[in-house]
Amino acid sequence: MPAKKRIIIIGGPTAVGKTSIAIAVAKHFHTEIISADSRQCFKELNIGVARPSAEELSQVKHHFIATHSIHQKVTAATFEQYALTKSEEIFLERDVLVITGGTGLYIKAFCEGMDEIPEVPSVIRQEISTQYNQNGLQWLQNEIQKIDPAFYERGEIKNPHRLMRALEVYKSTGKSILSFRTAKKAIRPFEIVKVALELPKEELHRNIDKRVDMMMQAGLRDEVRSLVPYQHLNALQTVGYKEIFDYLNGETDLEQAIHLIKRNTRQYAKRQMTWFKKDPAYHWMKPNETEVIKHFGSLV
RNA sequence: GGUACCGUGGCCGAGGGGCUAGGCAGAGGUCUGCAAAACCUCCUACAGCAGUUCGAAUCUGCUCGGUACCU
Repeated sequence: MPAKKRIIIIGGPTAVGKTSIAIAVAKHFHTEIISADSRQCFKELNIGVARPSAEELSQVKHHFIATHSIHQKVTAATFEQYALTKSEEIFLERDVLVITGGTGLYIKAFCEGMDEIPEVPSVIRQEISTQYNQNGLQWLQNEIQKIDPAFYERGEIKNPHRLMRALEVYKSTGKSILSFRTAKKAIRPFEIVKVALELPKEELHRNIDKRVDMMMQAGLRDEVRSLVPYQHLNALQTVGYKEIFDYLNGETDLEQAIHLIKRNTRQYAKRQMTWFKKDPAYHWMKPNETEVIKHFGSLV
């Protein structure tokens, strides 16, 4: 009987040191890495999303890094499919696989699956977003209240994204989005072990500041400049890009932009912590290679 | 030295005798299809001292601090 297949998940906030730990762990188990990062998957984004260096990428095979374009639609479901397919492939030859990244929702989609909701035609999506831009939140709320009162009752009715999703699902299927939510966790044909990396807040903040300065030295400004024509794409609503766009558009000076990148990255890291803390399956550790390897090794 | 104006929470900023503006930052949180996004909750201040008043951050005086102009 073949050994039980195992997925090692390494989560944690940005700048905590996931990349190097994941590489060390993957090397130790002679396996590969799937990145669970909603921004590093774009080939056009490099410096600003702290993509692993060419040197790092050469040490261990990585997946979902620079595999997509900012012009494509990439969602949690995209990642789920991608990672499921990849892991099957990798498990043909390996017993262990490392997934690391800071996008909690993507990791959750992979581990627990997402309910099947039919694809929404882009015409419907566009129509809704146009209407929302013209008529505002009030309009969205009214529509939902009319069409899907059950969702209205329990939903976050001040969050336009949630409302638009509920509305587009209703308009394209004629059914409430709630009727698709089974809340059933997918059964995966492998074991999942989760570790989350953490550092004292002051230290994490120092890492963030240092890393932003390094990004600037590495030429972030030029990277962002080349993306100016696409600044409205969703993929570019990203810390490190938004702020430099503002600078390039003459709305702030460079010093201020850098300051804001640091601040917004701290806020982002905080939200990531909130997400990971919620899942009790995570075992929290310091980003120390030998400790983390020992932890996973002891689970065999 | 004189005259005038100003002093509101970590920062910005509105108000102006009784009704806790608001924003940012910060803290905590939400989350099944844009998630590095979006959204929610919390954070009761009016420079100091005296006075007027039933009641002062709001009015008066003094003190301190700042700004502008005059000498």
